[in-house]
Amino acid sequence: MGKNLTERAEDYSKWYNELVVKADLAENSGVRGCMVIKPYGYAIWEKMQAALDAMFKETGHENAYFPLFIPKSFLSREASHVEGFAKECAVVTHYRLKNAEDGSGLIVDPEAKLEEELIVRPTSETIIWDTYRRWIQSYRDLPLLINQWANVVRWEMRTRLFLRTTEFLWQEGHTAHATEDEAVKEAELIMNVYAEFAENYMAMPVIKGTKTESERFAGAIETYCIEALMQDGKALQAGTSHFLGQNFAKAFDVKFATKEGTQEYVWATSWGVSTRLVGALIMTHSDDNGLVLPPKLAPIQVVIVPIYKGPEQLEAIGEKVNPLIKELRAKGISVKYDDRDTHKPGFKFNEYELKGVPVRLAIGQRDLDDGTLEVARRDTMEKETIPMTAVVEKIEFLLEDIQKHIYEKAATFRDSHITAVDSYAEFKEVLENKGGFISAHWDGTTATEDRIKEETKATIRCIPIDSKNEPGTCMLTGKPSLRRVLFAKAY
RNA sequence: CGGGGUGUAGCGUAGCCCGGUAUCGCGCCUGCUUUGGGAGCAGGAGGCCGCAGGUUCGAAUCCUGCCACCCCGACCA
Repeated sequence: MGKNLTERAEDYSKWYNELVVKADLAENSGVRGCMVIKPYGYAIWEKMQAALDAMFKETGHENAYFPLFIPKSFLSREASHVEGFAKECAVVTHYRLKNAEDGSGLIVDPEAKLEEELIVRPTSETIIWDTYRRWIQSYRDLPLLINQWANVVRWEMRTRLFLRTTEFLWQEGHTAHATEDEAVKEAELIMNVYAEFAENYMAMPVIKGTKTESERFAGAIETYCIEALMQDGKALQAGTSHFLGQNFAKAFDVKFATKEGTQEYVWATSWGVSTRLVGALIMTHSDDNGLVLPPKLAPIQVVIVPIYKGPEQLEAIGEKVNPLIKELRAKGISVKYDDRDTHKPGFKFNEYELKGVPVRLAIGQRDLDDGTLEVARRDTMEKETIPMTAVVEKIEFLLEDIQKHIYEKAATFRDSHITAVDSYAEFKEVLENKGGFISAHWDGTTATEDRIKEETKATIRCIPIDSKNEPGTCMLTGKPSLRRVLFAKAY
């Protein structure tokens, strides 16, 4: 790319966009704030979906699908939900177009106005809970553990490729439980599933925690979250899981008969992660040479580049390489053999580095003569020549080692960017010059949180689950505090 | 939606102040030579200069309106 992009932290989004575009993952579609996800970017999302879906199923969840359109009245049922979502929504008001009489093209047919407007779902709690009313009668119907893979639309004023697009892909889980305790446990379970996915698959360390009142999901009693740190020192909310109490059950009148024969409202959770995770993946591991993908999510795990003069040499290489490809694929490793004659090896090397392919093999006449191969790993860019006979074992080792190594690298970076401060002056200084998470005492009030946000742009990312009680005083007001919370500037 | 900026070939750009139908690089096409880190040479194709009006003999350039994108806010997975 020719520029030392990571040094321009202040210009990070440009770096990000440059990487995204150059790595051929996505582009702006021309539809306000929407993106076209290109095949390679979508392949990463598919890998994520597969892994998450398996984890949901292991924990007893099933997939279902609910409508894209939500009658406007549904959204007004749950009061605090209205507050959060009544605004930035796409609204369908008509159902037909017609030719303009002056021949200027298609116009909306004013005769075809809908009696009740339809909202393009910004999230599906309302339509799902309207459905659950009919699905739940008895404690025998509980728990109801459902997930949906879908697209949603939020008409945000500001959009950013992958991180905040007008339309985005996600999964949203919606569960119903007989008891409060069980629902809370579900919300916590999912937070843990998300954290495990982030760390084991994305190689992205996260901090588990709960949100403060002002950062909580509209309609939730408690919002659990995983927070990640990007390389520019900004935090990114990577996933949320909400304990919704009985708010939606009451709003949509979802009651069940208990064993004792009484009628009670069910307890709810909802949770989701989105294509934002693809952005998180890029921003956690990429370097100036392009993407660095964790082997578990890389659409191509191993690429083989032949180096040859003439078709005879290529054929000889092919004979050597084909059994190897077969063997690797039998082990579930995705391999691409790039024998295109239209590009030179150096070009291919750069291309796959940009795409973040974890392991690259190069093989030429020299190797055929010596019975060797060149193996290169993307994360460290190290190359070595090894005997052909050792290559399968080497690849298996590398795929595991790269996964581990990029996680450790990200964890080291993250851990070195959690700074404990005890004064507001120090807080501002660290925020300005170092970035990252700042661990500080806070008096627990929204007023203080708001003032800090206004003055510094930093928000409370979460109250970490594993933080220990540590009495102290609020850095801003000096009022007592029971424990430290994590602040950061966030995307 | 407020503030700032930018729209010129697939991508990145010069030209704009001071009007005379467009510069350069990458990419693309053809041929030859090349192939162990983004190939070289030669030739070639590709543009309603974001859109719509206006001023003018003449507009990429000046004026008006609109649209899109980027950045900063508010909003947010």
